[in-house]
Amino acid sequence: MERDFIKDLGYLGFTMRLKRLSDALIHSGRKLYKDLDLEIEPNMFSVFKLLEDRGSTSITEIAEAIGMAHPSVIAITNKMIAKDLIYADKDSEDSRKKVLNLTQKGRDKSTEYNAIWEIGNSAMHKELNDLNALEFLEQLEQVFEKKDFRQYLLKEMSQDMEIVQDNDLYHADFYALNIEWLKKYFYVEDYDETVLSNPKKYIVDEGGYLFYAKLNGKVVGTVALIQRDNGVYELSKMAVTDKFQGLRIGYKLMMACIDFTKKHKFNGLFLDSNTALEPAINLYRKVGFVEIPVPKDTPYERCNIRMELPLD
Amino acid sequence: MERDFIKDLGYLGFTMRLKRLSDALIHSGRKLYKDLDLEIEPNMFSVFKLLEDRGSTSITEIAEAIGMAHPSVIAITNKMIAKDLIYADKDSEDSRKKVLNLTQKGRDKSTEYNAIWEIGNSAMHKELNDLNALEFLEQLEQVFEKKDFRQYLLKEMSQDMEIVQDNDLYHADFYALNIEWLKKYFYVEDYDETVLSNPKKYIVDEGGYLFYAKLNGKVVGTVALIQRDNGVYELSKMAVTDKFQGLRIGYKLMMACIDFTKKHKFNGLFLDSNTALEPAINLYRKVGFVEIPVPKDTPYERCNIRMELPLD
DNA sequence: TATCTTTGTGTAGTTAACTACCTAATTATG
DNA sequence: CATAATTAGGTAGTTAACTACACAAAGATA
Repeated sequence: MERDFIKDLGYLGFTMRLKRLSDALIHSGRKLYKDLDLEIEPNMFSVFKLLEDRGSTSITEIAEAIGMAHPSVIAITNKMIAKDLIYADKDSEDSRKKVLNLTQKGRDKSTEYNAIWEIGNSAMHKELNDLNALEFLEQLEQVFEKKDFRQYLLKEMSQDMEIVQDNDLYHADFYALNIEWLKKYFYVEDYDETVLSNPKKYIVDEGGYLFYAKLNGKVVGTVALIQRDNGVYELSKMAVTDKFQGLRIGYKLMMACIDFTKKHKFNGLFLDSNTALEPAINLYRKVGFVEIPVPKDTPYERCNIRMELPLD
Repeated sequence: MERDFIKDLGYLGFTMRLKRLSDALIHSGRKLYKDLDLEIEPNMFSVFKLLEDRGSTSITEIAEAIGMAHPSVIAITNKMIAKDLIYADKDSEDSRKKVLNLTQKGRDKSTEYNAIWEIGNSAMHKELNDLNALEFLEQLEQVFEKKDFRQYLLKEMSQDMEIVQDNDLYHADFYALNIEWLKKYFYVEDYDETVLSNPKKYIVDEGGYLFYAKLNGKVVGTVALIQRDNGVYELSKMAVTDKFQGLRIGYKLMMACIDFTKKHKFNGLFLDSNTALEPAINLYRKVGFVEIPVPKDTPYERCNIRMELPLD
């Protein structure tokens, strides 16, 4: 038997090994059930135990209790209904709801199954108790689930996020991110389409600047400084992909613009926004913007608040 | 958030929780790759690392090294070939073999991917090192893989295995198990079909006895004592399902027959077998049977050895 | 009270592992 | 040296989870 390569990968192989182990366990469980001609599959176990314990339970309640997506529960319970182990009733109060219960056959089988499960339980106990396996698993779950490991990784990665000012590259990303943002919060006005399709003409050539947030080489946010009056700039076209929340991409873009404004000694910096976008407004306030009166002549319908950055 | 039902199940829920955790990790990994537009999927990771490390490797070598079934590896590597991350060459010495290697693009991507993986590695390290997670996983793997948990469970269950003598029930199992056994080791002779189809006429009514091994209510082995001369019995029709190896089912059936023979003070007990069935012959010797000459008139072609149990 | 939002269930499509079986090439054996 | 057994790669079918979306009922809100 060859050396196990995955083990040599250390923590990088951890996930794979966990999957391999759990797959193997589920597999051997299924094989055992099949060999013993028990008409049950490993994934039915939780549902069985839950209904034994609680009686009438709906599909989403089951999904919630056993920590699965509800379509998975539907698949499992449909099989169990087909095998006459459980039956479904309409809920008397909520006609959308199905409540599931063990049938008589299900309760009878329960005795048989519990005998096997009890043997499994005591075997696991005997082998795993010295390892404090349950306690360990609990801690693992906390590390990965509660802390949201994906988010955690992203935050680590975001330390390498860079804000770049570039007027020539990434125009396609500029368009895509802004349209995505507009579609999500408002709708695309004609003037948006015009400007976003041709940032060179409408922003750069008018003395403006384009900024991008880049994560791992990928553009994940944009903002533009657009010259309005001589030396007075509007901070606009702020758009951040919604795939990466919590990385403070917006904040970093703002700060880059403010630094740029100060460094180039612009005469003023303001922005137009909408009071419905509370998190954004809060961010603007946080970095120093203060509310000023809205003029009548803004080109966008969606703006109902104007803020400006007091410059020393 | 409701109390987690699976956790209340203790060791019974261990497998489910392990699966849930590993599924969640793989899922969030895939999502992260997708969000970052990396054209890689979680299961490609091991293959990537292996080829980076070793260069030219064949499909079965990969499967062996990362602990997966070879069709899974084929699926993964086909996707990687389609993405031009690896390429396949015929082995120069063995024309059945394909050797896989990273392409130039694959090597280039490797840099990019390793940056992410390194962040993952250090994040995992930071979170898991205090838990001694790798060490723990190693121990878990040993408990479940090396010890073959299914086998372990079966052995626990086999303590409840019972050998029953019954001439009326289970004739269908008697037929099925013996035919299964014959098809596996020899072929079904006409006389087998005759006897097995009607054990009442050919065994019971001739003064014989049928024995069954029952595990968890299911018949998993048979044997018969068939009266030949007056009070002299042949031990025959020994058949054990090949689903449950290592439970000493054959041994227990043998011992039940021997006890029965002694209790009823039979005049003799012998059996016919074939020297090719070494494990069986060894078992017969172990419980006390000794070889005697083979007569010319046995009804079965497959027998080339006769053994008898010396009775006090 | 009319409309919007949330909730409960269901379907379709994706991903990923497995076993069982197949063919062809290589190696072992009588 | 012919034939049998093993090995390498591949296909088909099974199981099981997920997300995304659809639709209807119930609840919230203007």
